Amino acid sequence: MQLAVDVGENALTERQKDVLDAALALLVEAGDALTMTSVARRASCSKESLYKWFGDRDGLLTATVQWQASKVRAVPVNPEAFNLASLTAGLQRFASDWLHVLSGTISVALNRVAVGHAGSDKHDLGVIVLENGPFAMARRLKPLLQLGRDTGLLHFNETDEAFRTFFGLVVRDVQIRLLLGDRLELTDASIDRDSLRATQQFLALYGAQTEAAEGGH
Amino acid sequence: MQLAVDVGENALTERQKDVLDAALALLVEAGDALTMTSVARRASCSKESLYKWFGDRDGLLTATVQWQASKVRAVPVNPEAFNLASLTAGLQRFASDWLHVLSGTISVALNRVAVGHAGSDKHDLGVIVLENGPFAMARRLKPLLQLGRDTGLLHFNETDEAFRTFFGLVVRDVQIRLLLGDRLELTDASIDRDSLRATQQFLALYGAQTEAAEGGH
DNA sequence: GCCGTACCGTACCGTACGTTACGGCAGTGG
DNA sequence: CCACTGCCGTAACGTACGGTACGGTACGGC
Repeated sequence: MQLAVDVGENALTERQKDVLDAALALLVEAGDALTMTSVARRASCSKESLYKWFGDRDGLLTATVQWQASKVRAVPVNPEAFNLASLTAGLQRFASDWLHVLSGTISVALNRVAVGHAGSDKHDLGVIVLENGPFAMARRLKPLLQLGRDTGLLHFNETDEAFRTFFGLVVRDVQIRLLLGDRLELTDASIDRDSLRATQQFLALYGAQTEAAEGGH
Repeated sequence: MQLAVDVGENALTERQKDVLDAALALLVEAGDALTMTSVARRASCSKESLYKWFGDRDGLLTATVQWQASKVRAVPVNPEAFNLASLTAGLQRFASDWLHVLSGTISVALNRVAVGHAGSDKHDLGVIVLENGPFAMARRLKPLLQLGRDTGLLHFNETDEAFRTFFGLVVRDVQIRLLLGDRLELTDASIDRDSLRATQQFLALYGAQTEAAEGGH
């Protein structure tokens, strides 16, 4: 028995993690056209092992998505010396991180297969991606928003509404266009610019100061 | 020879339109698991005819997406007696229409298959949906935005930036959550509410009056 | 009446791929 | 040395489905 990662139920050996990384790479290259044979060949393992470890193709895909999700861990926000500057910086950093993840090839590939599978009977992948995508983003951001409200820097009634507005201002049409195959290059510079713009717009809508920076320029 | 619709290259007989409607229904039910045999059976036509008319499976899917796109025609905006009230009404009506289309089962199904196909070699469906989705929305909305700017009601430099902000405020996380299979019921009442909120937020960001309605409450 | 055209229904073919089975090999405990 | 286990590599099986072929029917033109 080798070392296993402590993901509760999902105890993965190092070998299995390597296999899942190979599956991830193939998912990026070939999308849902990924075959069990191709995974076995890429990972230099036998198909027998694939079926023993993951049950069937869906099990492999599910494990792959969960494995990727387990790699992206949230960086918590520290509420020390909280003021408008740190709130702004937090929002901006958050938007930047999110746009970077969103536009990455792995995120695009995983969202594509999850969206595809959500159409058939197997909703598992969709639920997992939903849980580790928008919902995880909400769970991470809401404490910051509530801290902003508690300190009087932000005004809103429903935290969820404020979050979803921020989501819209940050993501806009970027994700759907990427998923549909639009060539949309996001450079670090443009992501920085968009994060700043989204943050300023959000503060203009929900900030306590009406003299907040004009959004959109 | 039956009557043909005047779509330039794509001359479709009534029979073929019926077939495409059947394919559309199956696409909603089964998603990409749709088979040529199922389409033939549902439309009471022979597979031979399917291949004669549409070439192959991809051709059938492409024709189906285009057929749906041809059914959704834009309602132009009339720039008579243009003022803040009509601008607001136009934006709000636009947001409402868009949310209704977006949350419809057909739109969800088509976006799902297009996203799935964008991952493989066949980018056609993605391009078509992109063209008839976000891009068409932009083409329809931009004249209204520019009219607003010309009349001094709106302030922005890049029309595209203004459009994308409006897109984000309207769509938010709704589309990606629907595509991923989230049960998200949009009632007429909630759509009306969201359209109003998005419009007010947009005017708060880009409107000439700083005393515009506070967004988000 | 006869032919050509268009189409339906169905049977058929080829292949790709998920899944299973088997032979061989390395490492480990006794 | 020998059994056992875990795994690789590959071959084999079954099936679903894209694509094709063919017989049968209706209809319009001559």
